[in-house]
Amino acid sequence: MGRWEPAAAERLQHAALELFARQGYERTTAAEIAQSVGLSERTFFRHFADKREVLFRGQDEFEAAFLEGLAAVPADAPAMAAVAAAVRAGAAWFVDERRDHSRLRQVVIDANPPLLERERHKMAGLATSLASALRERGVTEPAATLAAESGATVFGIAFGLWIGEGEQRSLREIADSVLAELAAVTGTP
Amino acid sequence: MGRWEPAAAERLQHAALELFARQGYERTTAAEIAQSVGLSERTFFRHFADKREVLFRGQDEFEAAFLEGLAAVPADAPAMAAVAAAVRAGAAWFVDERRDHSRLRQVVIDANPPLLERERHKMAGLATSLASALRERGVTEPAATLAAESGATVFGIAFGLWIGEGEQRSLREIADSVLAELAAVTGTP
DNA sequence: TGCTTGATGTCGGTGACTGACATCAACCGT
DNA sequence: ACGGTTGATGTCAGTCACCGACATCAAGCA
Repeated sequence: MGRWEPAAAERLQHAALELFARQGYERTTAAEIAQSVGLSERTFFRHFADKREVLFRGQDEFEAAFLEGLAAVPADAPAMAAVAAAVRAGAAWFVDERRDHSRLRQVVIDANPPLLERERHKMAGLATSLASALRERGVTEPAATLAAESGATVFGIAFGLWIGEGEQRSLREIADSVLAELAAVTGTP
Repeated sequence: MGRWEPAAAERLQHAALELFARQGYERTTAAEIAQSVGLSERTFFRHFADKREVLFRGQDEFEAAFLEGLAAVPADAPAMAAVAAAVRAGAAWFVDERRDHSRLRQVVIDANPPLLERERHKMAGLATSLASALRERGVTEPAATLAAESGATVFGIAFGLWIGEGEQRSLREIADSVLAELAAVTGTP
């Protein structure tokens, strides 16, 4: 095929996760990751804006699932119902085959503050996208942001449970139960 | 008094905000900030763990206001009522005299992705603290995290409105109205 | 056959951050 | 008053994240 091994970004991502898990995030240099797959440090930074980003490749894909889930809801549905559909669509993206990989990834992220910070940033970005999509559907502020942020929170909690040891339910099922709890908790002013 | 000018961290913070506002975050080096107040770059990093942190000094104070607000609520109050009290206490910390400073600070933060990322991280930390305090009050998961994150979201929205041009209400008043809207938006599953 | 393209390598530089060690005024006990 | 201690600071040298500029070269296309 090509002149180079294909899927450079993907190879870098896998190598990075393994190195981070084995010897720690701080003690792994970008140059080391790159060389472990036969590339130069400079090429690493052509694929990823910074060192943390290497663990967040594919995020857009899953954010797209969220937004498609939202788009599939009738335009006159209440904001929170639309968000719930988006959350369910996002949850469906994480099929059970991804669970082990997600677990390892989360262990690494949780152990490294810079990676945690980036993850929260991504979640916040997802909420921002959701809010923007809601506004295009005619939802006004601050309802759009409230609903969107709540959706992101619900997803985050459900994801954490899904990753947990011994959890058998699918992410989709867990998300549904957390959504129900949200209404119970915040519903009474 | 002392051998050195006092309040080094505070002087650094003010100088940093001014330099960031005037010439941009990226084009301002830590050494430049330090020298502008007669200190060395090394000393800058003794006061702040990293360059971004210089704009977030005092965060703990305001987080403490949140937690004190929560502690003042009777232990048998519903989770969301306790969170509402915490949000109001946090909001009360931002008296009107802080508004102009907050505005300038926010302009700088909003213009620089690394600062935005740090700010979200701080908000997430606040939510985590709140959730932890709720758990100590006997609130179970996932209700504790849902309530805490909702509180942080409400505060963030209210703060944004308070900063907005022409806004006359106090942060406290705005927070109350956003809290009411939260119940309306998320209350129906 | 020769031109263009795109992913990569090489090189040099800037700036964030750190560890080790030195400094020296203020303070404290005697 | 004196000597030891303390704590905020300076200096220096080093590592590593990240970037701009330029070179390379196989694949594809005219």
